[in-house]
Amino acid sequence: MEADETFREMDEIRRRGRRSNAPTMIDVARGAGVSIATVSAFLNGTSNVSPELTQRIEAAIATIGYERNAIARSLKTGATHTIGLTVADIRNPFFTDVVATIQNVLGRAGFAVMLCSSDEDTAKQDEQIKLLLERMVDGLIIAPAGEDEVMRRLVKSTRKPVVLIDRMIEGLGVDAVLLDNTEAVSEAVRYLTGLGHRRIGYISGTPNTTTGRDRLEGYRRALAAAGIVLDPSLIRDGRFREADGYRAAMQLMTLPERPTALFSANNLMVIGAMRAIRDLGLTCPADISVASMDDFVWADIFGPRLTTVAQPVEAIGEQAARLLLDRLAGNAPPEPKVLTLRGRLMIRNSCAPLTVSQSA
Amino acid sequence: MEADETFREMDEIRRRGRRSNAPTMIDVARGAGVSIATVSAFLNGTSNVSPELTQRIEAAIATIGYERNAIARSLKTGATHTIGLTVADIRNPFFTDVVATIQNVLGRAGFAVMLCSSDEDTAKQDEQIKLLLERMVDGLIIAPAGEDEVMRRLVKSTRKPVVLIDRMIEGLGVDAVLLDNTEAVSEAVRYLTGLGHRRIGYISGTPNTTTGRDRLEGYRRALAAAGIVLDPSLIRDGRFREADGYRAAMQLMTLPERPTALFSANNLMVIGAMRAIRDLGLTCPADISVASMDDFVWADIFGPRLTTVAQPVEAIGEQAARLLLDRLAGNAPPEPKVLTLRGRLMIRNSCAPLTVSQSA
DNA sequence: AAGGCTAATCGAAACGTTTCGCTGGTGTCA
DNA sequence: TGACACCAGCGAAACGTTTCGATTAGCCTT
Repeated sequence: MEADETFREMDEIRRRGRRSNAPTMIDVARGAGVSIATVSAFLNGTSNVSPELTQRIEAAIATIGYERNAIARSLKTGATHTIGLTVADIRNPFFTDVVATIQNVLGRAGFAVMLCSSDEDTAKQDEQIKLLLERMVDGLIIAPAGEDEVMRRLVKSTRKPVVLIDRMIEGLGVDAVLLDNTEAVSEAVRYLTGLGHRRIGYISGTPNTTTGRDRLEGYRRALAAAGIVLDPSLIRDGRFREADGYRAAMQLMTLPERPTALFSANNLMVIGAMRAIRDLGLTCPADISVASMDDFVWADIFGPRLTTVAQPVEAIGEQAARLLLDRLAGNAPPEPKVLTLRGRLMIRNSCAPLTVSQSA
Repeated sequence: MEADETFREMDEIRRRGRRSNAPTMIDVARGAGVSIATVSAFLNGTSNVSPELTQRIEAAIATIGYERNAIARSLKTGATHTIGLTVADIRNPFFTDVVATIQNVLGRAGFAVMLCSSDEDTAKQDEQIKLLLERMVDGLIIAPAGEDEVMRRLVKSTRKPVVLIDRMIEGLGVDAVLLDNTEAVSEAVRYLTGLGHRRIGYISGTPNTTTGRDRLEGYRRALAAAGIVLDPSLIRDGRFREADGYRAAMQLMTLPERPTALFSANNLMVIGAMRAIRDLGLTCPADISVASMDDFVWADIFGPRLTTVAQPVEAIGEQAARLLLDRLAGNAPPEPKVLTLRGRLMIRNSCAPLTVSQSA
């Protein structure tokens, strides 16, 4: 009976839980014989604390094993020192490279990063942005999966600084760091036309993104510059994903009059395309020339050594983080800043000049 | 004068800031003419709210544009619905694959993921674990960069559930999901000895990790099984990183009596190794056979098509997330659970039988 | 010697929620 | 017609910090 009652009582105490478990500043204050205001002042260096009390507080913290509760702190200060980051696809090495440098420069500035991957799904993306905002991140870096009304509303209504990377969304009035996609693709496709190719298949990215559209525009311009009329059947949507890239390449390569070259609007799709080419029993570049946006670390080592347009991944991450940090610090002009960087064509051996047998 | 004063006043109000900016539950309550307790009850479905009030609250929320402050909520409830995740290297596709599935299953269960990359640096890792704990994550998944006292203390003193992935740390008493590394490497190296190789260079991972040690043990066992005495000069530390893998391979391949095969203890290092082989003007597998831990999506498509041991990345992520979720739900037995999964040898064409010219 | 200044310390009111226990009104049963 | 249980709704006390203004005490001026 008695034991039973004791248990119930203990349970009651735990449930009501004055404290879940961890020691608080109050415990430290008590242990050091000072007020909690003084403990806080010491912890933050907000105001001078005498050597005497400093020592006592330090001792109390050590013996109790106190650790500051960042949640309570955030509630009070309104700052979480956390920034939210959503990328369209965390398995895409382009994004992980960018993420890694963002994390480094932000980390050095004392910010943690909360990372989400929307998997190229705008619904998921909306949910994640909402979630991050709800968690009171101090700022947001977004590599959009695409645009929709929900996200526009979300971004527009928040007062937190936002910076877009990789893909632009017009009319949001926020900072962005982008690539000159049109020129990047145009240069690569001009290289292809320069090799004599005239039927160039294009595996496009999501048309719901500026990268998708701008890159396609680069393709158009390069063809126009070479005086080639655009054949719509040579353009297939690969949705920036490996599996869809495979499908797109399959369709292109089984066309009655098949292309002699293929350009992929990103790295994931070109892997799918190469898989399709292999499955078809064809070889690159003998049967088909291939080039792509986005570089790989291994592109120079494994064959066929892919010709690609490398993006300045580190610069992108670095600039995005700096832009956000500037906004956070408040020392940035009100008008949005958009940075446009340039890609670099890496010519390797996956593209061959057009041969007579091919052009026949 | 008057304007001046008004400004000062506004400033004062803002500075003291009853509210930083966003509408709170108080505003909703006022707008709907109910108490904040009722708003909270409605929002959480904690208790019944009459249709009448429900409607008024919903209307108020919509017109005000209220969004719940998760920070305040967490402070009260002691739960953040966020789990911390640190991986040794975010650029390593093995980790991103695992992270992606962890994020998916955790996301489906209503948890956000706070992701950090320690870049194979234990000091950085300690800092990040501390940071995540400070931010009151509900649980922790760690792919350790290595072990040190700080992290042991941190993990042991927290009451939050922790699960280790990829690399084990003994004596922590936490859940873990691992690979049978010794067997995985042993199988691959046996394959090499089966092809007749006797001088097999080994590019090892950080000895500070169980993966590093267990994989090396697999190498030892396979040699022993083939009756080959281990030559220590054939083992070089590549620290699980591409650049160090390059260096290790360079050293091995410039040995007076150079190996006829190379095994790399992870994916990043094998890229470095292949780069070294290329820079040396050698070709794989004619001059040197190469095999590695960890598979690549593109391994089957680009040449030489690498022979690897594939890890069940999805299963690892899935199990880790489930383990954590079980602990969080409280329906897990007290003793730690450690799951050991098996790798799968993917034989491709980067390994050739030993030729007479090589063995000479 | 009195007044004023500075520096160190503290008390207490927030921050935006959740939740416990209480109230008052309604319906049910004896 | 009471007694009772029940339900919706509410007031107010937390959660663990930060921060503002007040209170000392010591010291320097004049």
